[in-house]
Amino acid sequence: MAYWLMKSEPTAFSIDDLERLTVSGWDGVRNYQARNMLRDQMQVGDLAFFYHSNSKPAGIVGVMRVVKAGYPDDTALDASNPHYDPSSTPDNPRWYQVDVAFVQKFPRLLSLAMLKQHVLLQEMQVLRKGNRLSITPVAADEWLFIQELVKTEVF
DNA sequence: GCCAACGTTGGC
DNA sequence: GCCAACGTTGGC
Repeated sequence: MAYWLMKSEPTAFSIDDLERLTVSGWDGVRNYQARNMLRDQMQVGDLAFFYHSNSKPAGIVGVMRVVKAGYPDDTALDASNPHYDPSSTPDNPRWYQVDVAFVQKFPRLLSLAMLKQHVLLQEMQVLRKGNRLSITPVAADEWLFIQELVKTEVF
């Protein structure tokens, strides 16, 4: 089982939206590195932090679980969808998605600035300068450390 | 709103 | 295959 961090702009899709829906497709990803993780690596049972990007402040807001492994993202085939990509076809889908289920919303957001203060999280991909990847792997020790932070509520 | 960082496109 | 130009992301 693996751990991930997945970004979404809360104005587009937030942790509250996921809580309300219980389960949702994680579609609209249009980056090849992220696509490869969706298609090849993410498995049912994997856990992921839900990260609110482009928000004030940006940070981790909860946890979700992968409930369906990678399959073609049909929003790429829909000309009326903002994520439409004419170069993707049913026979040769270019983009992939997974389905995720709501697990937990944290009592408070763990801000990017707060996370950066912890030595143990220095190597986290999402904290690196210039990082733009919307899906990144999270190491087991990073995952556990952040879960402890949530429990202590000293953030 | 600014802009640094990064990914993609396309001419050559 | 190179790389300049362009578009997007996302923190601040």
